[in-house]
Amino acid sequence: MHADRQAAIASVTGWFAVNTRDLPWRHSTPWGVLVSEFMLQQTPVSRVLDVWAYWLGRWPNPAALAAEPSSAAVAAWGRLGYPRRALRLHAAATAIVGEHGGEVPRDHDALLGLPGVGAYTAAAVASFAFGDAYPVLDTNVRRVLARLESGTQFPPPHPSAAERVRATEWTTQAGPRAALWAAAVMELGALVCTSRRPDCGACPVAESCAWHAAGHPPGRTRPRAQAWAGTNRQCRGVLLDVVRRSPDGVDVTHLLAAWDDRDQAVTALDGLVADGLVALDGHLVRL
DNA sequence: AAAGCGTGGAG
DNA sequence: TCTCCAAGCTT
Repeated sequence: MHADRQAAIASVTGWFAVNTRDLPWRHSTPWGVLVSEFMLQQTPVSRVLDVWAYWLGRWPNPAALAAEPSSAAVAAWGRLGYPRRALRLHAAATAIVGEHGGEVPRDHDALLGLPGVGAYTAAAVASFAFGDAYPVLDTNVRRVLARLESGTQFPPPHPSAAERVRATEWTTQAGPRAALWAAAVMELGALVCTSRRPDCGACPVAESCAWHAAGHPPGRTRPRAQAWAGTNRQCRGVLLDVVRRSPDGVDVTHLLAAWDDRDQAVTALDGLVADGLVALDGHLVRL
């Protein structure tokens, strides 16, 4: 086992050395890495690139962002999705200024304490921004390890304790190259060991992959995704998009008319206000 | 701890 | 067209 993993680490990091995407946050600051990690939560790289560049140009450090109202962050978030991430990133910047002297903390627990930073993001920043050894367990890594060691097409629906233990073992066994291993195995999942069409012919560890050896048995079909049409989520998205495109605010009545079910629109608007994504200013709604 | 939370591109 | 899913977090 131990030797197998050592060999796999060497193979994957070797593959990574010649297959590294030139992503801008990879030659940025810890702040740039933190911003990228927030934006990349459930959002593809291709959609993040331009927004990230704009953010880093406008707010090159946490203090610059913290100096502006959170509405500026929501506006600049554009259509990345999950706009509460913009609020949390703004709150994180504020906390970094208030509690960490304006510098993104290197300490893993301090990172975990920031708004919007969970197990993955804390490990990713510690690893990618500072080179420290933490198990970076994102959807890519989970899929790679599930195939490589469990022989299953997909990992369980949610990260399990067993997965965390296993990821930590890999990190430990990577030793001084833990951060390199983290980036490499994640990149392998993103580029080769993909969810839909894995390219096993290009995989540096296909020969030792349990799922490959078993002949690519299909995994359990996953539960159907939540229906979208008519959901509160969709309604929130429609309403927020109207507000976002109304720099001077939009009349409440006019805003609610953007959704045919008025009761649902009222509920959704209440939620947006409660979340702090929009503000009620008399009869006007604005960011 | 299960559910809620956006968006757009690929297959 | 429609389903899947993309560097998760919070309550």
